[in-house]
Amino acid sequence: MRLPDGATQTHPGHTTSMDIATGISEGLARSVVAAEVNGKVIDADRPLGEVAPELSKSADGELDLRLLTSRDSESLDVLRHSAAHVMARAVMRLYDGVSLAFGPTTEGGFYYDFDVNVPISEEDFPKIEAEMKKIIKDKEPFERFLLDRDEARKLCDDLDQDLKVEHIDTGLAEHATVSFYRQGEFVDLCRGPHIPDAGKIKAIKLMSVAGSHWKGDVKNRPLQRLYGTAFFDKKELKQYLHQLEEAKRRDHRVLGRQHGLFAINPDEVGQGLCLWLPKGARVRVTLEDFLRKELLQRGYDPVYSPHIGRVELYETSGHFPYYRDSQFAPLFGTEVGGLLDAWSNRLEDGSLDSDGEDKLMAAIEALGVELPNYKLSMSVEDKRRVLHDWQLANERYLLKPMNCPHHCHIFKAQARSYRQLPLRLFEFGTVYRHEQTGELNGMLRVRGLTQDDAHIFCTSDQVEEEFRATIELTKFVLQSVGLDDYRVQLSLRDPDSSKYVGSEDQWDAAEGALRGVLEQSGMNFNEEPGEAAFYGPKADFMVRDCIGRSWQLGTVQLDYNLPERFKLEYNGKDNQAHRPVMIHRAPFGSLERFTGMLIEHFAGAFPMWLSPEQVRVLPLSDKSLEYAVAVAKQLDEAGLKVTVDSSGGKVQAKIRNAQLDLVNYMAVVGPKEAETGQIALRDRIDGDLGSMPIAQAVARLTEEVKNRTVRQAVKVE
RNA sequence: GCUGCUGUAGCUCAGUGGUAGAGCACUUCCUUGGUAAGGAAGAGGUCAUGGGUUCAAGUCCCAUCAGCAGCUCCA
Repeated sequence: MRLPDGATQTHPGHTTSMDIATGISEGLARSVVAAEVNGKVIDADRPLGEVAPELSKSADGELDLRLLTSRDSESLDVLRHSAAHVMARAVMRLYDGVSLAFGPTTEGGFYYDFDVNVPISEEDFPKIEAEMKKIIKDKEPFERFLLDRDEARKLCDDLDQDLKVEHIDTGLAEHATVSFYRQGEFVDLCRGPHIPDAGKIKAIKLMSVAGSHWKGDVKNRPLQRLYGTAFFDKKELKQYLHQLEEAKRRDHRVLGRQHGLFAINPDEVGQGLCLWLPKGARVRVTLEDFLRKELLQRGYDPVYSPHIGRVELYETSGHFPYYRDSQFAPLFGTEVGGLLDAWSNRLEDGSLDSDGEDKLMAAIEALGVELPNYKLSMSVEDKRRVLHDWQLANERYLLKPMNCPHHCHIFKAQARSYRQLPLRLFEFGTVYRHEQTGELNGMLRVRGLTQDDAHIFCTSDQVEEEFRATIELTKFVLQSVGLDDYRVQLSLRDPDSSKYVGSEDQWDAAEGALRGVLEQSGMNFNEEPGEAAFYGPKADFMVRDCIGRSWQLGTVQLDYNLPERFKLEYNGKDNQAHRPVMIHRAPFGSLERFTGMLIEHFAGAFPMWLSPEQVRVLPLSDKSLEYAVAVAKQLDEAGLKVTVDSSGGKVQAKIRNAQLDLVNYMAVVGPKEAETGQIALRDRIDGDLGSMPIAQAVARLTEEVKNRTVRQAVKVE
């Protein structure tokens, strides 16, 4: 065995990690939660000789042992998995006829799926938690044992655990032996690892209950899923709950309504359709202006394209009908169009009988359309072709789900020479996607969204440089809004799959170039083999906000597919036609999502440069209103977003309202200021700054805007 | 789309089968003030929608729609 400090020890095969810990000190042994051997986390009380054959070998054949305590990040998962068992045990004690499904850990805790006859509600949580605490107090150990398949099957059958039996028969069909863990009367089929005994769990809480399905498939039997979380320390649980509260307090849907940023009216406007109210729109305009200016400086060409396009456009791109489920239904030039569309779909899924077919024939005839080539005796394929031919001849449009097909045609609209490459076309393009109802979420997931979309058409040789420039741009954008904690996820192809478009050489070169750029940039990035889209590798920016939540924002994607499908060509140095490579990129992602994220990140308190209301002038009384309006005019002329509070209340109330509205600065003006041409500036964060000449205040405020200063301090009671 | 929970004034929410409520916001009036809430009056409702049970339904039942949480999906 080799320990992290490099010391080596020799032990017989039955020695456990716990034995080694005891050998070092009693205190260490008490705090050991699990062990990591050659990178694999195992139970602390498993004999190392038994584990060794399952492990990957280290270079020199030694076993590298790390004893894990509550301080190691791997330990929390082990703890929570054990807590899931404790919860399952408690539920089985309290309810009859419980079938156990799976109980994994999640990012914030764990869950366990049960099949129970009675509905479990949050009101039942206290008694389940009480039972869990009893189990924890008993400090019983988790004991691992192995059974071969037949024995395991019989054990689960005896325990009336039919879901486990099914899992042994299907999911674990390849395994000759399977492991179980026993804790008192509770036995569960489980891969482990677990903590030595339940006493290590110092803090638990049940969080919620939700429905789920066996193996996540809606066709399977419904289950009840209990979510919980567990920690080594009550303080950590408290902290975690505080973070959840903090996230709730920052909910952009609540803040968006409170501060008049955006509105969604599902009943009268439509689900997932975001209305940008004036204040929210101001934030968006600032973001758009900022990015547009950057793009123009960085060699991009602005373009515009309409919101709809012929269905054939998306048939060429491959988006239709492949993604039909997440697109709005096509728009038809005639009433018959919709009928034929439904007809074709029913032919495809086989739900059209000859009776229905006759009725459809009669219906279109009544509408004055004839399909002389349509014969009842034809194959389904031929019938659909006839219908499709009719549709081709008659216009069908799609609300655009993506901008790229339009941009491909902008590329094609003119003859292209290698001298024009790279060609960078950008547009704040609004697209429509019929997201599933359950996915819609405020501004973060909507059905109509505007991408800060651009497509770069370039040669393979230019990919590396374009990628570098795009990464630089995205870094600059994130830094400008005060987001500096992020990493890049590089999605590469699965070497064992053949689903990919483009040659192997192209992929090798592109992946190498992307990796090289990321390495040179010194950025934090990780590679995800097999995660690439079929059409090319991609790099996604994963950004952490100020309370530690991770967001996927900007993206850069290489595409070998669309240039092929649209037969894009440029004339090379050799006077031959060549196919360009296409790069999709969006530093914001979508304006909706990005703004929603910013609202949460700043808890609604935007930094000066993004703020929809930078200054509010507060007249002491009506007597100073005239001066207040004059001050506002000067600030407005200096380019500041300014309003005047002309309500009748006292200045204290006006200040309170401005603070609650998260206005960056207040300018209090009374007779004294009017006389001397000054304003009394008050900072949202630091409070009263005293009186100063207007010019001085303007200089100070415009400087803060120009520098895009992000002052993180956010005080909201 | 699936499972569970929810739907009452612009917002946040009370409401026991028997006359529809509060706070904030809004309107008007009084107040004219110096760094986080001055006072008074008023207006505002098909209790999500459609059925059912009942002498009587915001309240109980069913369906639909929508929201929330989670699951599944995400070019």
